Amino acid sequence: MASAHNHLLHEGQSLADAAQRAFERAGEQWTPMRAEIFAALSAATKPASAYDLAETVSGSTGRRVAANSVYRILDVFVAANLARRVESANAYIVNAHPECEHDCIFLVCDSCGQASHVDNDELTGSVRRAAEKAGFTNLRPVIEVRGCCAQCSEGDAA
Amino acid sequence: MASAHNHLLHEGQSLADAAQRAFERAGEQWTPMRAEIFAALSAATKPASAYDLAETVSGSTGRRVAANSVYRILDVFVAANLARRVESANAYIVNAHPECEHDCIFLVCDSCGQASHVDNDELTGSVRRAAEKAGFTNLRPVIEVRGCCAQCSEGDAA
DNA sequence: ATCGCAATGATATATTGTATCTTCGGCTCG
DNA sequence: CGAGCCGAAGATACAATATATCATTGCGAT
Repeated sequence: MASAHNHLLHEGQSLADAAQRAFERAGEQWTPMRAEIFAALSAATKPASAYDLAETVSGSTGRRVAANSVYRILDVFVAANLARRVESANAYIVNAHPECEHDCIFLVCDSCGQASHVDNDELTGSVRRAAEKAGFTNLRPVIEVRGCCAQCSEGDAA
Repeated sequence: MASAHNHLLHEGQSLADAAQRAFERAGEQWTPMRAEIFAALSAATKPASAYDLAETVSGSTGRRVAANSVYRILDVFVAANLARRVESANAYIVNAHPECEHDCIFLVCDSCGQASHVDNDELTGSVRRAAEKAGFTNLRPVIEVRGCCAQCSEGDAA
């Protein structure tokens, strides 16, 4: 209901292609290392920490990739809207529609760790306005909800 | 506008008293150590990390207080609504009205680090409803806005 | 007394995040 | 072509944040 505009939701190669296009449009280089990290991030089933990604990419490339390299690249990804940081999980998640800017709402399951995201510009807009009214500028809203997802609730029902 | 109900906003000893009452009503013990940590947290001008508090309390008591003790106590404080964790800052902030439960919105300045909080139950209620609609339960909303506060914006105006 | 329990202490370690300096590879400019 | 520049990535060290485990203390109940 909330978000009525059409997103292009990408996955797999289509997502990587879209990401690369958006990334290069932002003036950044799509290097092999960056592609590897993006792939690892897209393949993750839940928010991944920089160290998770370092390990994954170390495995997939056979070469040791240090955490600081991953952090550097994640920073660029976040700046270019290819990825988001989930603050309450100290982890990162791929942005499945890198072509449009959004304030996202993340729902993060305390039990299984999976995160889903909700777009609701009306709601995030209200949060922005509240901050602006308080004199804040350069806003970066962090809107997340920790809780127990539907799947885990079922499973737990003893 | 938003929050029309009357808060009792406490500070100093009045806050400590209110906190102690709420804490004991929750079935917890108001020990000297907990009082020290609460005092340090109340005195802080910005969200304080567990390690900050450990150092402060070590200084004020003369005895070495380890981080894990602080974490334990902060966990109890958060559970009893005496304090909040600011996820995007990995830090804690005192709750100035421990007697009423709220989802808070924190505004955190990237420049000076200070945090203010906004109550807007309508807004936080919408976030809750969005999560519930997605099947989430046991909700714990994390609503924060990083940005540059009014004071810092002025100062920076070159 | 001593048992049980909650709070705290002590210690070790895991996880997350930065800083600094070096190396590599591609590019331009002369 | 070679010298110099520059962004990306590697290597290393370290800082900051968070948790795990076991020991100790103090206090109330039996």
